[in-house]
Amino acid sequence: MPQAAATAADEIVTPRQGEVLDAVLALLLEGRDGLTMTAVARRASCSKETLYKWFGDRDGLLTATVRWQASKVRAGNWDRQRLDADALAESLEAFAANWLTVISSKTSVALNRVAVAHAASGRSDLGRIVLENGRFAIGERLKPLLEAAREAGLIGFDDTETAFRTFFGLVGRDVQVRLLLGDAMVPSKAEIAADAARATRQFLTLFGAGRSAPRTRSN
Amino acid sequence: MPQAAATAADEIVTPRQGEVLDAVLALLLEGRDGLTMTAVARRASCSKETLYKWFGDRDGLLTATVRWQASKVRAGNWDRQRLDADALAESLEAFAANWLTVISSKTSVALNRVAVAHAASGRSDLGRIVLENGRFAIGERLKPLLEAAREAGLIGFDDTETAFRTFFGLVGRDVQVRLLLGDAMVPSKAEIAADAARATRQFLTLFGAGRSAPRTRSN
DNA sequence: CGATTGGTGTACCGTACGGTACGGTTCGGC
DNA sequence: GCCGAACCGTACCGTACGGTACACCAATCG
Repeated sequence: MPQAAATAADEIVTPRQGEVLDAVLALLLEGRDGLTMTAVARRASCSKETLYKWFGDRDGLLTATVRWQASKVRAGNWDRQRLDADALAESLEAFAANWLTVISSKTSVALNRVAVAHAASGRSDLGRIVLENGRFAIGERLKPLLEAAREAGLIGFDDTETAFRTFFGLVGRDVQVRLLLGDAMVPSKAEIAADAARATRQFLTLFGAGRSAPRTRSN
Repeated sequence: MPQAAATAADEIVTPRQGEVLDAVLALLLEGRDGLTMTAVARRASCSKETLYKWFGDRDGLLTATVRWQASKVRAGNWDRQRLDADALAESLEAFAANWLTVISSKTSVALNRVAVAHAASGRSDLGRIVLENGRFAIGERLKPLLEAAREAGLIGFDDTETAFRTFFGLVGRDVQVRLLLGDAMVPSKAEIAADAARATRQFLTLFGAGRSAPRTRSN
């Protein structure tokens, strides 16, 4: 057994380990790729030996960090009761705004960059883990809403996944790629709200049943 | 003058230099981050000293490679004459299909990954260059079409940029991020064609003037 | 033919970083 | 008060890689 450390899914993170992972996050969004094991150890006031004991190796530490961050941002479920057109639009907007806020956060950008770099070098599942806790997680959380709305006759579509992906595209557009590539286009709270509203309007225009939302023009 | 090599925008690439840059590309989409200066030199059958003489340093080589690749894929301008609804849809579909083909190519993915990793470590403009030759370049090439279509009364919008970004979102959706993160979801030619058609339909539904395209359902 | 230029191949240097070893300290249990 | 476990700090090792120096070769030009 080389290292059966914190790479499994069932591990529990002790408070002290949480501190270490927070140090990784801090170091990470400090940018400048100063993310060396030595730097982490110093920042977290722990020894490298402990790092290796707890997390196995550098990849293990990164993986644990991604999971740690993911465990902190579970958010954005919807109400469940009384789903009318207004409640649907509201929920969609909330989802969109939440998603935009997450992907434009420095933490998300930094973590995604690490995962992308990791995916480039082939080994390990960091990319998959980020995907599962990001893109796919929000998909799974949004789909019930979409399907409930379809049950309620508010929107129409054949394939939930396809509908979701359209919504995803309308919300995110070019934001994530631009941020990953270093474009400093972090949207303000107001812009996020406006974009969430626009994306929702457009989505309802495309998929709305019955009285279609007023044809949206431009933004 | 430390190195006035191939980092400027006005440099011309000699055939031999092109061979070297092709070697970089080959090595790049071979993945496994084997992209070391020594590997490039060996692959291109040239000396490291020549590499440094021509491209300054590793970043210069990468930058030149990105530009080199960009210079090879300029594509997808539109017809210009007789713009009716059908021609517009056709042009939009062509743009979309071309764009999807590009971003799902192994080369694009590899190059974008390098640029993202680069953007993470702060220094240098690799990310900006990729952005300019990708996302922004296609924007500038599509906008004239959108505006001509507006002149012709075929579609309506206030802000060209916003309209383009919506189209961009409808076309790309989650594809690029998923590919960057290692998701093996490379679309087939048929899927690309279908997605381009869908995105175009949806875009025209949202922005089309006059006889709106038939309300699209699902894909 | 000799000299200059521009390139190849290889050996080399410095350093940064992942990973390990180890001495010293704190702390809980007996 | 002693023992062992856990952990900190630091020194250390090996290696990979960016960058440089140098010996050698081929071609071009006078």
